[in-house]
Amino acid sequence: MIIEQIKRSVRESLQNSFREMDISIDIIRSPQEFGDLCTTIPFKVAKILRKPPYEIADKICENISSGLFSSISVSKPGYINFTLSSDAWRMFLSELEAKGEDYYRKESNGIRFQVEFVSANPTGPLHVGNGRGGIIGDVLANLLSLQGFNVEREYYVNDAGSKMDLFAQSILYYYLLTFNKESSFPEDGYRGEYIKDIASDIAKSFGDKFINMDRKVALSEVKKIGKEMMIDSIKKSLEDFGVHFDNWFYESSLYESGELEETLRLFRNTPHTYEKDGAIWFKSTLFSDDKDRVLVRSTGEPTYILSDAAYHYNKWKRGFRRVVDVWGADHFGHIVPMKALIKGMGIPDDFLEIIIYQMVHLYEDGTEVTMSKHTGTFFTLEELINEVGKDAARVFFLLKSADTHLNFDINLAKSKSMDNPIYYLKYTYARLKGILREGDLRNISYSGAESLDLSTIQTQEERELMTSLIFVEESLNNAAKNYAVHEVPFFTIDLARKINAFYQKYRVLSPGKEMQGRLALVNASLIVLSILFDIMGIEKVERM
RNA sequence: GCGCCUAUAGCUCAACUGGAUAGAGCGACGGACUUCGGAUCCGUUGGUUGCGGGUUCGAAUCCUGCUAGGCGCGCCA
Repeated sequence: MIIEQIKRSVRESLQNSFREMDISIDIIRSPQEFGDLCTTIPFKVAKILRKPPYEIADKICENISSGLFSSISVSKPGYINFTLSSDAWRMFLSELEAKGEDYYRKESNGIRFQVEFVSANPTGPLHVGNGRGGIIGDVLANLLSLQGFNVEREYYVNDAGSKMDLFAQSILYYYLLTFNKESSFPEDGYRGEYIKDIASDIAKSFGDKFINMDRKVALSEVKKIGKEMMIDSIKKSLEDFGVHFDNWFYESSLYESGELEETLRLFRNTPHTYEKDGAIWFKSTLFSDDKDRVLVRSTGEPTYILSDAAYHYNKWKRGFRRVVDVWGADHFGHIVPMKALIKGMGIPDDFLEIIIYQMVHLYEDGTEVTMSKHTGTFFTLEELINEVGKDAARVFFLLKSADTHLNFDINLAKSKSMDNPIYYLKYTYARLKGILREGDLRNISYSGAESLDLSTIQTQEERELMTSLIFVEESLNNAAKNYAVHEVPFFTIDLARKINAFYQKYRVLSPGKEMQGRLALVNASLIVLSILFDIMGIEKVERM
């Protein structure tokens, strides 16, 4: 790929000028008057050598010999500016045309990489907050996959803890109520409408069979049925949202397989556990936690700390060497304990990375609505998708960086007048397709980059478009490196803007020497847009 | 009290992780097609980057002291 080649060329000349300098090369876009691209490498070298950046830039430039650039210059404090040559353009276009949709896909690095996300308890339907986690994980997995990782997406189903018991008790309460039997409602139980729906569904399908049953047995049955229904609903929402998982991992399977005990033994064999007040503790303070954590309660019940340890140990055993967990900010407090567990098990530090996304706040009629499964007040992901459509919903979440708080206005979402650039993107793609359709009617076709006269591409709009297309490679690198999925729609919109500026000003299908060059730009834009749409998981339309 | 996130144009958000004159959309105002899709394009307007210090060639970004909001700090997950 072209940016990769540019970096290699800069690196070579850097090391020719300054032996032993091994720093990663940055390539950024230049302001218009300074060419197409530039690097700030001289500043980095200047810091190390304590010499003026301008001198260093000059020295590096002396050693750059590359057909990729038609001109190289040094400006002000020490930038090196590059103007791309027509050879560079041709290389880019040829490779893009040859590889098509696979252009940005790097060779496999053999590393198994797991992205775990959403992982909401199956005690209720997904809400809009889960949608945020869903989009972050989904797009991140797409980005990492292009970077050459062998990526798997996983949903961890927390179906073993006390929340599930509470869930079952809540359902049973409403179930009994449908038969006019009063029972005590569990403390902090779930009161959402969906609980009542499940209860009445069970009453319809199973009749009164749970009324006289032993309460323990009834609860376990009801839990199983309710869980299935909830997971079905979650799966459907995710499917409607275009989010796909390779694997659904059940917490309960850790109990059944004996891995929970295995993990406990693992800890007991280290000096990092002790017993106190009848409970088994993990000395996580040894690993920079501020308090120790309970692995097994005094009742003998394991805590989620132990099952999370077992779960991550399982990931390690399955052969993943890099794992990203995507969590909502309400789980922030669990990061330090989780990392302590990893260290405590002797797994390398860089195994686990945790991405936190900030809370989604719901507003309706100008006031904040608290989202809670316990009180049953929330706006579901399903509702959002139904109101605004899958693609608009995806882009809506995608546009905010994970660490900003997201204010979600229900009225705005329902009005469908959401300020959403999804239509701009789709329109851009469709109108380019329109050119090709029209070209077919007029028997005009693009002849390919090899035989192209690139000297006809001269105007500012065309040049900027070409550079934008070329720079997408580096934008994808940065987004993947930073785990910053929100960058994708931003630079895609930026690209679309360049396309539209070009489209508006020049006729592509007007016979003349410029025509093939412009067709090359249209063709390349379509390929790149298509790839970016796929990464974001939004549909391409030929007509709107 | 401690930890993390946030504070940038009237509003919603960016800023390639320390890079060039802080940018987009929406809003407001003014322009552009007899043509391949006007769901478009071009221009104007709009800023003490929450406040005060510091670090250096260079700070929205880093260090420090504040202010305001959010989240977390269980033998809950």
